[in-house]
Amino acid sequence: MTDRFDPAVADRRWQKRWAEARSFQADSNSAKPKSYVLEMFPYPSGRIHMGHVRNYTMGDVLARFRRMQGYEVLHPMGWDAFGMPAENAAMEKKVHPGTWTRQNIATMREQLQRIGFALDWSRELATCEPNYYGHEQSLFLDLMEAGLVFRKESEVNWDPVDMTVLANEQVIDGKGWRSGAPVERKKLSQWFLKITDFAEDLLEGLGTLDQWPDKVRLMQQNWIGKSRGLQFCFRLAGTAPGGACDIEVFTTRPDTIFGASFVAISPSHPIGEALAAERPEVAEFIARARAGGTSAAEIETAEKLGFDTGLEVLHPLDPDWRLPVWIANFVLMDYGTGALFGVPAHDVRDFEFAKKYHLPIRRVVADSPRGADEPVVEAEPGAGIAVNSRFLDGLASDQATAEVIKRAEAAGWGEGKTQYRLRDWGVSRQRYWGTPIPVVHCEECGPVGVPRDQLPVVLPEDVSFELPGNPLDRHPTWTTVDCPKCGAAARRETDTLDTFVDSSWYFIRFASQPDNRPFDRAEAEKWLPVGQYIGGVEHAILHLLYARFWTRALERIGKIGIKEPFKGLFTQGMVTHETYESLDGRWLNPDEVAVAENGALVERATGTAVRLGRVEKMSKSKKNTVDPEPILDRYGADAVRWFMLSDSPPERDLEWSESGIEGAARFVQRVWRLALAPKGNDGHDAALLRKLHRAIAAVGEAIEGLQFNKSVAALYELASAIEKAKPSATRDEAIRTLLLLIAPGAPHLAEEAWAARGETGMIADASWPAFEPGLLVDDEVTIAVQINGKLRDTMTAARGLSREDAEVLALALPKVQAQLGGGTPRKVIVVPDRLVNIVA
RNA sequence: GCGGACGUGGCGGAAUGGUAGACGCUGGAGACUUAAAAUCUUCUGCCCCUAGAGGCGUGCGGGUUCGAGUCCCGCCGUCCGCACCA
Repeated sequence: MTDRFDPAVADRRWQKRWAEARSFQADSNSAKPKSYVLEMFPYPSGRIHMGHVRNYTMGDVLARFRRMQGYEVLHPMGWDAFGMPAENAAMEKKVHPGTWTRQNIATMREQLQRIGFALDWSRELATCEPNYYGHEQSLFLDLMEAGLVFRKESEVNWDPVDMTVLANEQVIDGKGWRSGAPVERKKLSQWFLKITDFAEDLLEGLGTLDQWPDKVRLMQQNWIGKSRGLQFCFRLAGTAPGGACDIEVFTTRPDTIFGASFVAISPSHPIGEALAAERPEVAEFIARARAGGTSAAEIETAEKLGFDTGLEVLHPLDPDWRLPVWIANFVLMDYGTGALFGVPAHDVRDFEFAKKYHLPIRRVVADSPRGADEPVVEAEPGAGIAVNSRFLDGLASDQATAEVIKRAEAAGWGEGKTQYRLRDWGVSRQRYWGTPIPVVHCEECGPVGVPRDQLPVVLPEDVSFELPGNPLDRHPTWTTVDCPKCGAAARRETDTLDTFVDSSWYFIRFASQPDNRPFDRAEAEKWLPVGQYIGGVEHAILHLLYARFWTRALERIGKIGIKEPFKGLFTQGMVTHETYESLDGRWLNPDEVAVAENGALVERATGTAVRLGRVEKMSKSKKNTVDPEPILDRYGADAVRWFMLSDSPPERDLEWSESGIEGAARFVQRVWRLALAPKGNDGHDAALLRKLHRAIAAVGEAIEGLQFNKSVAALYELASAIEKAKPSATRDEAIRTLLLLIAPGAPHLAEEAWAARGETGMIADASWPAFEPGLLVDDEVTIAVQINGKLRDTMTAARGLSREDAEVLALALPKVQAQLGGGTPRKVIVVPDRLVNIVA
């Protein structure tokens, strides 16, 4: 035993002991209450970064805390192992994606183990292995049989040089991020999941997620984007009444129907395309309208373009009123019906369009019935009173809306409808490194699901990346199969699944992993839903929405009895660091920067000045990352863990700093010195005992609320109270309890100290201490004395002092007398044991 | 444009409407030491030649209250999400 805690020895020792004892293996058959703690599993990009360390430390503290509280805890880890970086590495480094990925997993697993996380490694999984994605294929077939999978033509970003599909983020200034070639829009037949079937349910379910951040719920709500309105038909002028619907539109503002001055259709609308076939000038306009990217920035600056088709439609409420039909670039084909009617006076976008093309702007909503003739200087999208609207005049906007819908439904030209912004989930990726979609295309039978007994459809590993495009497409044998239905020669589907599919059910597979099926329902339901899910807010929408959808889909087909996969969600902040920039604009690594004698920052190599940049999220491009590994070497796992928990509230960003990690390391040594204090003292220390019990309560409450910075502060207070206390039996007990309280955060230190103090068993198996409620308060209290709400003095008194006595004591204080100057107070307010406020 | 969050010392941050600044970092002074590291003690919001039984202080301006960092109204600023969604 030395007077310094040596993490280099202790960390390994206890990691080995926990592994040997299988301390963190979750027993599905345990009689204890269950607790499922999960952090978002990592993409195996190469090495663990500080963001992982922070995320997993938080989850680990909670998992260890729950275990000490007597729960059977499931705290697993795995790898979100499919995805593009592996293919990029394959092309750049000539290494197979599988090799690259599996090496990264091995490295990162070892790194995680060095930090001493209480993980059940027996349940580890990687989504790139057939024993995971094979089960995913079977679930895909289940959804297909249930009618939740369909094929649709859809536009993609196509890189003509790399011959590959690009995600929106890979299109930069309209060019492929790798090839630099202008990106084309190309229509491909792709696989979709019917998430829109669940739009209403996903929206309603948000109401039950009271342990989710409001922010995330709101983001999902906006993403689903429900709106109520009227869907109705315009008939083209010159066609017979009662015929088919010519142009169908959707509007959330039926009350403005008399303000319509044009109808606009999307460049992709069938009517436009039909016209284009006959009139070259239409085709030319459509081509121009479609050019330009789909990114937000481009759309923002895009000028509104319109083309008057010369066609006219009849106003549904006045057959003598004709509206021109325009093709407009701002009308989206995949929202609503791909067509709308424009009301320039009350829609910003329609206003801009009408100004440009000199279309009528007619006020139909005003603040009051008298405002009918007020000029419209800018779009007024708000609600009000209907004007210039015939039978609607005088009605409030919502009444007018209801009236128009009523009439439309009665007359049969339209109906009230709910629209969602949410689109169906396109899961096809023309990529190699992903789960093969288990389908065979047969000329006779169409797309046919691969029979269950032929699963998994294993991704072939004998592929090359020498040529551009998806290597699966040119595989000599893999694509050639017989149709499972008719036996004729057929071709295997070469699209793979979006990796978000892999992460949509991994938490179920963690809970139950039989060999012959994706999961056992009864076993999975013992653990699910996940009690606490922790991850970055960047997954607030897509991953969390897809997982909620997938769980609901499984529920609908009877595979599982829950709809919501994650009961509690916590989104932690990022780990940030200062950035450094050389005078010629290069980003510098922190270790390339030194502090000169005059205190200025200089570049180590050249001695030239360095500019201190903003504090930003650690990223390779800004070169402000700090690799956890050397830090672990230097300070040990517990100091790193402790720093991740202290300083910032978990939901906010944490700035990495040298002084911060050193402070944490100092605390580790402080606790160790306390642990070395001789035991077996006599005597009682009532004040310390109260502080101890207050700390037990405060730390427990803070961890429960995931406020780790507060639990750290409470432990610092306790440690310094113990340091200041004289030896006593109480102090011995306080030291023992301190070890229990730090055990979730600094487990190696806690174990080492536990053993050093001669305690039996591992602290990992110990129980969380209880506190005595009666000991949480002091006998003596400090009472604030205010005059007119301003603090003037304080006084010490026994707890439970009566109102009357408090008032008398306060009025007798010299400072109070001086302030009052002999006058009588008008009123005295007493909050027992807290304060006396004298109103003069 | 729409939606949301947040503004507290030199810094990160604490504060059921009741003593603002817990705890940590940084910095000052001191102790121990031949010296350094480590450790310990102590001070550390601002103002004032009046150092006090003093004044001012939680982005700014109002309001409610005996009492406001906290509640209400209006601004300003920063950050985040969505974005031609009919």
